[in-house]
Amino acid sequence: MTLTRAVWAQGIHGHGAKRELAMKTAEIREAFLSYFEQQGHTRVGSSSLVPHDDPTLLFTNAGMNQFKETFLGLETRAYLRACTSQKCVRAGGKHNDLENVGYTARHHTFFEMLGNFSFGDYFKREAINFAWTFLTEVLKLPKERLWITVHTSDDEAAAIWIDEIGIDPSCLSRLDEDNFWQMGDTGPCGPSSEIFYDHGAHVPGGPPGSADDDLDRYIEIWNLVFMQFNRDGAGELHPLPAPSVDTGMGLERIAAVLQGVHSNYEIDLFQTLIKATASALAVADLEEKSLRVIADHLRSCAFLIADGVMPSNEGRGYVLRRIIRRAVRHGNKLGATQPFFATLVPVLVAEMGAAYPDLQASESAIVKALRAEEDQFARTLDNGMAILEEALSSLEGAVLPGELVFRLYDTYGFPVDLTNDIARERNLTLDVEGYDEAMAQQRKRSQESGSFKVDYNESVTIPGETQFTGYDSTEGSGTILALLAEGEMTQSLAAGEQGVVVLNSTPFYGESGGQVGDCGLLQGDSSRADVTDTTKAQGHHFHHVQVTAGSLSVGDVLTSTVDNALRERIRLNHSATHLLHEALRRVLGNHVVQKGSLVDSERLRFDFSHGEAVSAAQIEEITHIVNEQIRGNSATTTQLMDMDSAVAAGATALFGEKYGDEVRVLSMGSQGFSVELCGGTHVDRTGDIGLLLVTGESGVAAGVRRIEAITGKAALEQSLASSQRVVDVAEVLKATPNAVVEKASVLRSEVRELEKEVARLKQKLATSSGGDLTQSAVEIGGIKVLATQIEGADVATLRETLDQCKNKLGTAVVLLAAVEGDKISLVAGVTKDATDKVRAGDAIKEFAGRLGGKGGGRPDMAQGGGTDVAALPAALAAVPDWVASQLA
RNA sequence: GGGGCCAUAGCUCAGUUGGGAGAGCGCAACACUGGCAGUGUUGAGGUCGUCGGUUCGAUCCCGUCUGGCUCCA
Repeated sequence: MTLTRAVWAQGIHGHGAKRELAMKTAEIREAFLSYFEQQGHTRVGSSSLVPHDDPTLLFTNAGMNQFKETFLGLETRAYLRACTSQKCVRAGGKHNDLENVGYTARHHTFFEMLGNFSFGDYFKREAINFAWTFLTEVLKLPKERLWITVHTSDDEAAAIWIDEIGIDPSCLSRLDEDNFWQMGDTGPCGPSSEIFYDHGAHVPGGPPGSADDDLDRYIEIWNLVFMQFNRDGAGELHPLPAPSVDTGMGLERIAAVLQGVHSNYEIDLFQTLIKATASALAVADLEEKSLRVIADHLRSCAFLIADGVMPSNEGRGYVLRRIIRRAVRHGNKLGATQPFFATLVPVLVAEMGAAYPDLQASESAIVKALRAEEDQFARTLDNGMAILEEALSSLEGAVLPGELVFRLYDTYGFPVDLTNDIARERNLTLDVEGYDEAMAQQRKRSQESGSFKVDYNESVTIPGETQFTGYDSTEGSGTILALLAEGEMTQSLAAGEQGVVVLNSTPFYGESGGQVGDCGLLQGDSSRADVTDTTKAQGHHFHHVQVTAGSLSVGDVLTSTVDNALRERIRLNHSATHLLHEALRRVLGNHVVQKGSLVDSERLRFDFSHGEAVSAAQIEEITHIVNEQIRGNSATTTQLMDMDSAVAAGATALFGEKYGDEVRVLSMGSQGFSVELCGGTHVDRTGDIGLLLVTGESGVAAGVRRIEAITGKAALEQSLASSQRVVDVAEVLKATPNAVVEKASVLRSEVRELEKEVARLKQKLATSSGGDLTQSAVEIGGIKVLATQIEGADVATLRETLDQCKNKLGTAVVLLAAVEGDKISLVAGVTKDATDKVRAGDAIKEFAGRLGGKGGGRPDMAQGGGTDVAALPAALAAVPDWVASQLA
């Protein structure tokens, strides 16, 4: 290892000194972006790790993610050339190599992807020239170390490389599948060209396309994708009118090459993190794999939290939780006894905060969230450990059952590798097969119940865009562009059928930004369809309809009418959501970020990041702030502007909303109280909302709270109804409405006093009557037998009395009964010194049976009941004889 | 979206053929001790998460809801 490292460290020019002079990771990032800016590219910020509007993608995993719609032609940008340094996360989902991270040279959960993009502007020639110039002139990589691959069909690219760049044909491979890229089974695709770096003959491995090309000598550093075809549903390729370019170069890889190191973990950025971790955990060996795991995971966790993901038990939050816990486990392996992970955050922020201001701004939130999760995990481990110890104490044999291992993991979150460590310490092994079997069943269950929501993005392609006219009007007309039935394109929909109508223009709002879609009516000359919902996909509004008369055909012109009353109520709720959001931020703090929202005609629901329950006092304050804004009755303004201006104006972007170049900025409340990007429909003046009333506050997931509220007429009615309830309560309590609380609390303490008094009296009654009752006991074979009825006693009193009787009688058998309505309660007691002859349980079974009931208990005390009140005197009279029979 | 587990005193938790609500810590009062600290005694504190069902009887069995933990997708 040491030898190999020395060889690697000789670096690209063959002498180790260069490593010291090599560009830092941050300098490479900046060099890339400024080079492409000079080539006419717009420097675009990294998009969030949480992809908006793409449910198929767990996390942003490539530079092109934020441009997907642009490549598909569904949206246009203000520029034709762009360059980015995109933060990416790969964990969970399809390519889940979480377990490899830290143990290989180039696997990461988080990485940065440098990319330059052309949207129908330049193509292969320029893309290749840019890449070559940047690598050889800006980064000064030696040309002879670079190896090129081109698709078998792509003579054009091969010719550019060989004839124009001057690549030696022997350093160029023509590959098939490795050099073809596609977004999905259909859609844009094309050949790619990759640039490899040759670490030199002293490293094992062959050039791309050879048998041992997966070894470390040739490392892919840059992938240039030439999007020139559109693949249709039948698999046919059609040339795109405006071919595009998408490239990607892993920042950590190129840094490793430039710094002359073998593993990405040896670049300056990672070394800083690793050293900080080693120092925090007092670990001397910097080669320790666990340090790499922690350094890698620190990056993904911090950036995910900065983008609003919080540890939880599902979806993205769950992936984050797993990464955090894996990091903490590795810390524990290195001997950590205290929470350490969160303490590393400042080091990361110092290293990367300049390039990612969001990270810097979220520092305290990241520390808080990581610390909380570390504490939670520690509790989980303690708990699991206790259960494991318990199971081990009664274990027979030397194998831990798979079922137990699985249950520890599944139910209590106790990591299997930890179970394994503990088992090994005690010379035990795990039943891995049984564990795998249980896990396979769990997977099967989950998959079988997966949802089957139709994803129109996958099944059909509709060109163009629907024009939305609904901000100004709730009526309009439009031509049918397409009809869908059961997810398939169709030419017509007949009366009685359900389907989807796509128009070229519509006033119907499509579900987005948490606001539900509009309902209403579509009418043709002789046709009519009810719109039950409107959704958005591919830039189009999908009207989900039930045809009620005539039939609809592609090309028909329809009159569209939105259900105005419904729309009006939705507007109130949606506008109130914006005021609520800002009020929450002012009262609870700026860490409040929208995590989801649902706005319909009945109510509004707003989910946001916040660590603890919102107190009643805080809710009151929030309600005041919102209603103050409503009473202010200021005009709502919407402005279209580009994204940069919007951010400059202080606009907050809403989660789940897709923004094009031109965004709609909504200002509401006095003096720009709330400024947000939003495409929804809103009130003209805040006063239209009338009133906002919070109806509930609850938790959705760890770190996420939910507030539900109502507005307008509904809020007023609710408010009136609760006032009326107070009046009603006051009447029942015989108090004035203003004094109900006081009255209720007085009554409650009175009830308490009375209950205590009753308990005292019962006790007294039991003591005195116990004494009286003992008079009537008869003696059978040396045992005093007492069987009697007590008026008005309950079960607790019977028991008390029973104890008193036993105390006073010495050796005794006692049976006491009380009648309430048509129900008889029985208790039986036998003093300890007689339980070997007579058992209380037997007595109860016998006499409860005679009274049409059942009962049971211990030998010295038993309870039961019956219903045959008439038979009670005879039953009690028979007790002495029964005792005699037991003694016989 | 689909499973599993949990909810008992202010806190940490015990509590099985369904039959009388407990421990430790903390709290209060009193006593001992020169002070601090401590020790001892006594006491307060519980609709056993919610609502419903089964049962003579439910903290316990069944179901609903709420909250928390956890795994899978």
